[in-house]
Order: sequence, then structure tokens, then C-alpha cells
Amino acid sequence: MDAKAGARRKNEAGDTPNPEGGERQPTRIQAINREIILDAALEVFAVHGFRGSTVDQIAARADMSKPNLLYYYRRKQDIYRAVLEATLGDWLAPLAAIDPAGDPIEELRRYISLKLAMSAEKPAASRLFANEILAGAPVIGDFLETRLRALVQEKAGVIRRWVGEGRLAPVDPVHLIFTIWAVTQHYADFDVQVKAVLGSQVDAAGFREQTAQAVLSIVLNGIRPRR
Amino acid sequence: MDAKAGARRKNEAGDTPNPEGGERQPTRIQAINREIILDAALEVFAVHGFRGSTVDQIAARADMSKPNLLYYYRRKQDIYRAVLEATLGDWLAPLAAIDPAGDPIEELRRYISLKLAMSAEKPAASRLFANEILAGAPVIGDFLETRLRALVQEKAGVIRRWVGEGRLAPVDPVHLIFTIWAVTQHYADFDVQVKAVLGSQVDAAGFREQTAQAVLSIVLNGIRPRR
DNA sequence: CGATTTCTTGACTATTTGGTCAAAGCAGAG
DNA sequence: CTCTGCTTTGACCAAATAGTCAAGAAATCG
Repeated sequence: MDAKAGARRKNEAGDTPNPEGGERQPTRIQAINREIILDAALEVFAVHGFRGSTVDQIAARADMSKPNLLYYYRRKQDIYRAVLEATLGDWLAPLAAIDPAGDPIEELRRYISLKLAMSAEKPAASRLFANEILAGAPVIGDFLETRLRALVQEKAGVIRRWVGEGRLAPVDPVHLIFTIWAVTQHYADFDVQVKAVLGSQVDAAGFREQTAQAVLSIVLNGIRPRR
Repeated sequence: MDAKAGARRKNEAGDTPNPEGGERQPTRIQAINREIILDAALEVFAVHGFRGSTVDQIAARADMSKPNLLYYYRRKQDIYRAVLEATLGDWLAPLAAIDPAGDPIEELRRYISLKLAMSAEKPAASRLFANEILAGAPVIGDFLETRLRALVQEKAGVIRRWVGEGRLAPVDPVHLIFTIWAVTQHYADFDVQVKAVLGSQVDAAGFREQTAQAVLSIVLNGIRPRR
């Protein structure tokens, strides 16, 4: 230990501010910069996935030097985890909001609309997940098998009850949920393809509503009991 | 030009055997190795995308030295393009096979079943596309805007006619196609998530049939005209 | 203000990665 | 067998990339 070593030190554990479960509450600057970083990282990871993205890319997008970025998140992996965690909540919320006491068709209509709106407003979040899943869910695998699984089973129970009461056509509840996920995510993840096929009309006003209308028509009429 | 230069040369253009539009027909060894490489590359690119994959990974998977692999495809990009092109045909075939003269419900049922079967049998191909699209379709962008677009418009016309004849419920044809793509691809691309949520039952015999049944039920009942 | 802590960065390192090359090994036509 | 062209690879290189470090700049607090 030399004289210099003791001169600058008050940060008792680790060098990074609040390094993963840190205690001290973040500075104003920390809060701002962490958010800037997460925003930038989301855009980058969403396009190229974890392995295909570089810290330099994220730093450039965050308009920040690489060492500075690594001051807030020590490793590329830490940024990735942070972005994923920051988005997971949003992801579950709509499904969690399905109300067993509500009207089945109305609840599902609302759910689909909400997911479609999220796909349109936060496509990067959707693509981030898609990349993570495609890569084999190395980071959120646990989450999928525990929290997500539990939530899906719970809501599947609700749907199953609805079916039993004759308020929905007989349908496998889990596959129904998958179908809704698939279709709503498609418009975020495969946006480029949608645009390529449909051309300029995608940017036209009302396209979102038109899409929601079409999807709802297909899915809802399929689960609405016939008379 | 020195003596050595002239000593070894019979391959009049380029160093790589049949380098992209080459003329000479491939050797037996060439045919074998190219296929081995494409198979290996498909698996690797499908998981990590173009940027996230390394030539070394592909070479290892192909059980081949890196220089040897690069003897057959000079650049990483060339391998990628080759894999994509080799898969594009398979991708279009089912949609192209929709028969305007057939029974609407039957044609769409067959189409969905075919796509689901492909998702189960060749998930890597599906994931390769997903990665390419997520990355912004840098390579197949043109293809999407020309061939795919034309095919979709053509088949949309067929569906629109069916709707006009009252043989299908009123539905936006293009969004119907997107919905089918979305759902069928979901089971390939998000396989990890499906497994996480459903657990061991995914591996059980008959799961594929059960899935097909559920999806068909949701989509078909949605487009079948009511009486 | 002065002292202390937080923030920022240029310069640097070790490793990974795409790609090259010369030379050695091999297959097949004659 | 022999000879030619095809195939394979160890060794190598330059660029990219994750991450480090020490020192300077800016806040913050008394």
C-alpha cells in the first residue's frame, strides 16, 4: 500500500456507483446518465442482439465516451441485464391486467389492443426480447420458467373457466395466449417485412387502427361462441 | 510476373471454386463441403444472427479448419448470403402453393398446417429469417420488396375474391397472411419461451398435432363465414 | 472558499475476429 | 505411376473489441 492508494477512497465497495444491488442512492447525474445509457443500449441490442452489439456502438449512441459508459456499467453484460430488467415489467403488465371478473371478449379485446399499441410505441423493447429468445434466452431463461410461466398458467385458468362457462368458444387457453403474443409481436419485430410488403400505406394515418381492427376481427371471431 | 506465378494456375477467374456465379461445375468434394458448411452456418446464424456469429464457430461446427472454410466461401458475408438464398425458396413455396381454384377453408388449413410443420422441422431456417429481419433485412430487403411483395399481393387478391364470393368472413387479406406467418413462426422462433411456459409436455408425442389443432381452431373459426 | 467525492476521458492492453498466404497433401485423368 | 490441379492447414496479420487505468475536470458540501 502506498500513499496514493489511500488518498482517494470513500466508495467502500467496488468502483462503480451502485454496482448491482448497490446501497447508496444514485446521484442526479447518475440517474440521468444511466437512463441515457439504457435508452441507447435498448436501441442497439434490439437490432443486433447481445453478441452482435458493441460497447462502442452503445457509447456512440449515448453520446458518451466508452470509459465513461463503463464507469456506470462495468461490463457489457451488466448493461444488457439492466436493459432487460427495465423492460420486463412493461412486458408482463398487460397480461397481468386481464380481469377474471370482466367480460371475456372485452378483456381479450383490450389485451390485444394494448399489446398492439406497445408494439407500435416500443418496438425496440419487443425486438430486444425477440433477440434474447432467439439466442436461447441465456439471461431471462429463469424468468420465463418461473414468473412468466406462473402468470400464463394463472391467466390460462381464467380463460379456461370462461370457456367452461360458455362465454368463449372452446379453445386451448395457452395456445390462445401464444397466438396473441405472436401476432402482436409480429408487427413490432417484423416491421421491416410489413413495410416491405405493404409499402407506404404503413406510414399513413390510421394504419394502426386498421391493423388492430383486422387482428381483432380474426382472433376475436375465432374465440367468440357461435350462436 | 515471376516464374512461380505461372507455375500454378488453371483457375482462370478468382481463387475460390465457383465464386458466386462461377461457371465450372462443382467437384464432388465441393458439393459435399459446401453443403456441410451451409448446414453448419444455418445453425450458427440462426442463433446469433450475422454480426453475432463468428467464422470460427461455423468452422468448428462444420468440423473444418477456418482457412478451408474460407476456401469455399471467401467471406463471412458470402456464407450468410448463400444460406439465406438456399432457404428463401422453401419459405415461399407454401404460400405460392395456395390454389385459387381450391376450397378457401381447405387451402388455408393446408397452408397453416404446412407452415407449422416447417416450423417444427426446420426451426433454424425460421430463426435465420427472424434474425435477418430484426437486423433490418440488410440482405433480403430487396427480395422482400419485390418477390415477396408481389406474391403476397397476388395471394391477397385470391383471398379477397374468396371474401367477395362470401366463402370467407370479411377479413383483410394481407393482415390474415401476416397473422398466419406470425403464429406459425412463433412456434419456431420462440420455441424456448414455449418450452419454458409449457414445460415437458412440449416434448410429448402429439404436441405438434395439438398445436396445429389449437391454431387452426382460432384462425379458421375466425375466417369461416357464419351461418 | 477549500476539500472531498464524483465524473470524464485519452491512452493503453489483451483477446477475439475476419481474412491471407505459402506450402504441403491428395484425387483423378492419362 | 505421374503430373496437374484441387484441397487442406499452420502460421500469420490487421482491425475490432471488451475492458483497465491514472490523471484531469466538474460537482458537491461544509
